[in-house]
Amino acid sequence: MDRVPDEPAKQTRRDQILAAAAELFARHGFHGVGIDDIGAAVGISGPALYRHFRSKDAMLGEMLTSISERLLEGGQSRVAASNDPEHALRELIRWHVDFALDDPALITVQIRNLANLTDPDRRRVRALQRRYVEVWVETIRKTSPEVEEPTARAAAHAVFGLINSTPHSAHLDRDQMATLLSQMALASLAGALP
Amino acid sequence: MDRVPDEPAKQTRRDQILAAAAELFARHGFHGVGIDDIGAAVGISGPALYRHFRSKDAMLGEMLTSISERLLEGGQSRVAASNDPEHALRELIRWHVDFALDDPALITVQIRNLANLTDPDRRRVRALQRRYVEVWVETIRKTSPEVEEPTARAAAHAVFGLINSTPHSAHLDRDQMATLLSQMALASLAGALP
DNA sequence: CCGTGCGGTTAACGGCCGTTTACGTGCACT
DNA sequence: AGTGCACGTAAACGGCCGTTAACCGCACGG
Repeated sequence: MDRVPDEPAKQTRRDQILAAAAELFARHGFHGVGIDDIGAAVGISGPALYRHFRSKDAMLGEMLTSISERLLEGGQSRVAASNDPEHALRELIRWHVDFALDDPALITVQIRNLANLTDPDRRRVRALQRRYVEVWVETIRKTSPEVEEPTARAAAHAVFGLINSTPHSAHLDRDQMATLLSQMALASLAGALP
Repeated sequence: MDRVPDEPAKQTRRDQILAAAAELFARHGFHGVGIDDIGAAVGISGPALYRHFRSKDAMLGEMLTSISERLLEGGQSRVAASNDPEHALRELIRWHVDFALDDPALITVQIRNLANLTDPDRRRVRALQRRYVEVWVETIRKTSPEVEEPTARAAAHAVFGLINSTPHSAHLDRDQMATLLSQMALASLAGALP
């Protein structure tokens, strides 16, 4: 069978494990999932995971830092590609909505399992999250310059909460959900900030 | 010292334990808190808790059912006391905002630790939550009758997410936060639903 | 006084679960 | 062909932690 040489199967196994673990962590919580459960989810069993990860904590750490990095980088690039702040804000909203709808498990894990991280991992993740929030805060303040920074920050967190609610509902199909959440997010900012 | 006879100290101990446990569960997660930690938080140590609760699971169960009951009952009574749907919706928002601001730990625990409940407890809590959501859905659909029920339900979940974001920010003082969240919640509904 | 029971203590048990160890197997590369 | 590494397995270890046991003091109604 034809193989693509520049995309080794090596990466695939790690990612497969991370994806399965994310799903399980989201559903049962970090401590509610055993190493054997994760192994079983990818067809290998138990301690075989230690060929790919140093520890269970390392799996969570890698998972959360990669989410945070993807969120931050995506947000930054959308803002950079926009001319006016209003457009940038719409793009940020769309970006976050798409992310939450496409990877609900990752969103859930990131929200619920920060406390289970190792101290250095938690510091790293929090730093990335802070920078992501700052991207939002700056954009919000450019669209409404008279709003104070703490208010903008609180508003940003509120919008995150709104968009991240997606894993708990999911009654609509993807596109309807995307436009609903985007509209609500935009309206909550436009309607509540002076 | 003068004691009030109709408010026995007996209830106080249980409630004191539940409050301390809620704080700890919110910060470290259910499994991240030991029975000894909870005891230490109220000045007694370890297994003494079993004089007041059947098990650690029972503590979480009682905590979550009582939150859900309070939320539901408060929501129902606000709606019942309102004449027009617009007023009812504003009251619902205010009620939920006040609850989230006054008991951030309880909100956090309810969101994060549903998975740690015993099966019968989880059924009970979910049933209460469903009824609470229905109160919101009905009110939303009375204010905008042309919106479909699944859309209203998704919008309600989104607003919960928005308001429940409070424990993660808290940069503003209570009153500013309350008006900000209320305005954002109202705007997200008014601005996004036809 | 005196038992009774409530609320507390410390010590021990027992299971779950992350991690380590020792061991196999097959593909890749001289 | 043979060497070695990548990847798996099964079994044993070890600690943490919820729960139980055994024991104790003190308030309080007869």
